Amino acid sequence: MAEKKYRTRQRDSILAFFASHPDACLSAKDIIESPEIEAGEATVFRCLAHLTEEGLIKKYTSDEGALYQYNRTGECNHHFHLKCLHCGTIVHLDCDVLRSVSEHIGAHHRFAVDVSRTVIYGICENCQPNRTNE
Amino acid sequence: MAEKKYRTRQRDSILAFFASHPDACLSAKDIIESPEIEAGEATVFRCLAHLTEEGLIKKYTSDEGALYQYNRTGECNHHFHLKCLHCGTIVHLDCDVLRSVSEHIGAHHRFAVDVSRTVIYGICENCQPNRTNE
DNA sequence: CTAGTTGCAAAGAGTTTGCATGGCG
DNA sequence: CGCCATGCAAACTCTTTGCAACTAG
Repeated sequence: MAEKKYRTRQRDSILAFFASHPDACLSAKDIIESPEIEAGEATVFRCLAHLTEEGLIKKYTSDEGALYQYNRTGECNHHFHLKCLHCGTIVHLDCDVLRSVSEHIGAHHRFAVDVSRTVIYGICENCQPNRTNE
Repeated sequence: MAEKKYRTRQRDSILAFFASHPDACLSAKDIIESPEIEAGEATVFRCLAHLTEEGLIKKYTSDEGALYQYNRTGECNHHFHLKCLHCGTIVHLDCDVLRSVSEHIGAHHRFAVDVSRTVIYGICENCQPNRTNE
């Protein structure tokens, strides 16, 4: 797992791109089509896999394909994320009640929750009143 | 949305297949390759989309593609599901503490949780002691 | 110099769509 | 009979892989 890693222009620019959009969920396509990044698509996929493995970014799986998000100093590993099924926004839920949930599940249901991999789906505040549809 | 729907042999057999595996998470491939079901792959995808739309089955999104699960009398719409990242088992979490979680998120964070679409990831009881690896 | 990385193009998986035929109601 | 469903194959999207050239350390 801890293989030697080289520092290349492509890798740096992809990481920088994530760093400049810390809250965004980016698809591989977003990266590939971004004008700031010059890298072949195979390289992008390979870099995303590496960065995910190293924990610098996180990978989510959605209907349209994988999404990647910057993992700033690991802080997002400690709270849940909500994703709006309507507009796609990610809400960071830094809340004690929710934090106790993983403890409860661990203690009472013997299941070690991986908060960083979990996304809770629903409809966000903005989309609730005028819930037109998809 | 509520278009007229015909009852066909293919549709019935797919639904019957789900009914006979109420807890299984099935991929489109599982259905297509199942010897009990005679239907072209396009038909399977179309039926799965219809059934999901009608609420008879639920759709999850995983790394390898979409997974579908039988939605018996809607009872699974009221509790969370845990999925083991190691062995893939789905655990149904019918628990009051967890039920209050969605209420909490709705009341305090103004986010209408869709329990039926949410899967909490982690490591299940069986995979925790001998957590070899992926 | 060595080993990891890149880029292109081809290959693959999963899913969708076009169109003529078939079947439910 | 009208309309939805089916089947087949082609099309598409997202992702992976092979391989030769390249580059960081």
